[in-house]
Amino acid sequence: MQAALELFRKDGYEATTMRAVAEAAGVSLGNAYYYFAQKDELLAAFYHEVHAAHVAAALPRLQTARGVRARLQAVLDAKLEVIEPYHHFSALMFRAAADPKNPLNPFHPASSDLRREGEALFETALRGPRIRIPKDIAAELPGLLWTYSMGILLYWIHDDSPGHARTRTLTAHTVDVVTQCIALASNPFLRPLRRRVLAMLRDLQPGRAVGTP
Amino acid sequence: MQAALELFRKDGYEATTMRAVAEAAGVSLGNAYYYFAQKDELLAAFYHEVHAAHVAAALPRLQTARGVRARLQAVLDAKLEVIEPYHHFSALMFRAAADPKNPLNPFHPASSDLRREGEALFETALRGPRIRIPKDIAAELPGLLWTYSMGILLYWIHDDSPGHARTRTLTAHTVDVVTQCIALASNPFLRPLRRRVLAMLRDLQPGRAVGTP
DNA sequence: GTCTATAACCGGATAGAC
DNA sequence: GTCTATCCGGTTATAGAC
Repeated sequence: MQAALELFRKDGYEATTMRAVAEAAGVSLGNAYYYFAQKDELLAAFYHEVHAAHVAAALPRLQTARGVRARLQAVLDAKLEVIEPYHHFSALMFRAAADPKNPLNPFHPASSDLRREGEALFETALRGPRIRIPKDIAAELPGLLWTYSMGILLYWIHDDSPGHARTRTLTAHTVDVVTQCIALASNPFLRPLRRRVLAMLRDLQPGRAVGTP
Repeated sequence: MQAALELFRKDGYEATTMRAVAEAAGVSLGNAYYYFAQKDELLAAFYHEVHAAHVAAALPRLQTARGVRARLQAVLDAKLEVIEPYHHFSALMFRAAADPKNPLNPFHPASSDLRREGEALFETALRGPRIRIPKDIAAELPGLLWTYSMGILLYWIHDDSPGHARTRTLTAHTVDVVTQCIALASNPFLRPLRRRVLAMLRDLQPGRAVGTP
């Protein structure tokens, strides 16, 4: 796994062959497959490493950041900085991840722990002095924000502007929009809209049987 | 290409080998590669076929549907019905499509004509008797709705609920939400939010250089 | 039963002769 | 333009060592 991560970093995912990983690790090809049934499983280790780095980068910033806007920005900035060195091969990583049957897919049940940890980070971001989140959306918000961050990531993967400036533009703008939306959420004027959205989230709850009124 | 489309439909994308396509078409493997440098290029033909079927299914419904909500629903329903038979292999299709460097990616420049046609369909949907779209968002809306429809598609691909009921739930709910948002867009109360979103869309315009204030 | 290795298989892609 | 022969790399079958 160590050998694989190194090669991934150096040559990218597709360019790294299982044969090369096996050789670098000093085992035979067959033996490598004994421990990792698929190349993807080596990639999964990478996922976890990146997530750990993200948390490590985000928490100190959350110590000082005040207010929803700044704290969301902190979490997203941390993510983008952590993954920056891997842009050249994240695309390939994501190609695998786009397959619903692939456990690496962030929406796949096998990745649910990673997703939960991601949501937990947003929950932390939303918990701060002087921050008040309306009760009815508080439970849904971390999950929504995590999904939102996946959207940012998707944009980043496709972003070939210098220094990924477009993604930073997108992030700055959308963080602002999201913050305003949270602030507006409890406004009585928007009550019908909010109820609609909450009803939708309720109807689409993971465990819920479909078709129930 | 004819042979490939038939095999795709019958066996799915991954299960269809270039060798099988070549044989069905009565040419050698090498010859097949002479005409289609990559398997993906055969898939591109499928894309276009599906889009044509979508337009053909949507236009008659738009003849009778009145109001933003009904017309959006009509376009999305048509799409979901057209692609329904291909759910089992759309996943694999999407895996390829998720790679930014792959021309099949809907956000890739090579697919821009397909995207434009998709946006045109939403433009048609928004043009109807008694429908008034605020000027400032009218230009942006078709593009946003197309992106929204891609999101629905992404959900559908991951949706293994019976009959894809969850996707239909999601569609019904979000169409409602989108319709409400359009109606609210011109409300002076939401002016700051709307201006933010429009500024974002301006800053992220495809051709625009990044970093410009 | 746990682990390791060698020798295939399979299918996408390419080289080069004709 | 068309073919055959081959490469290449993910994956599997299988045989045996400890």
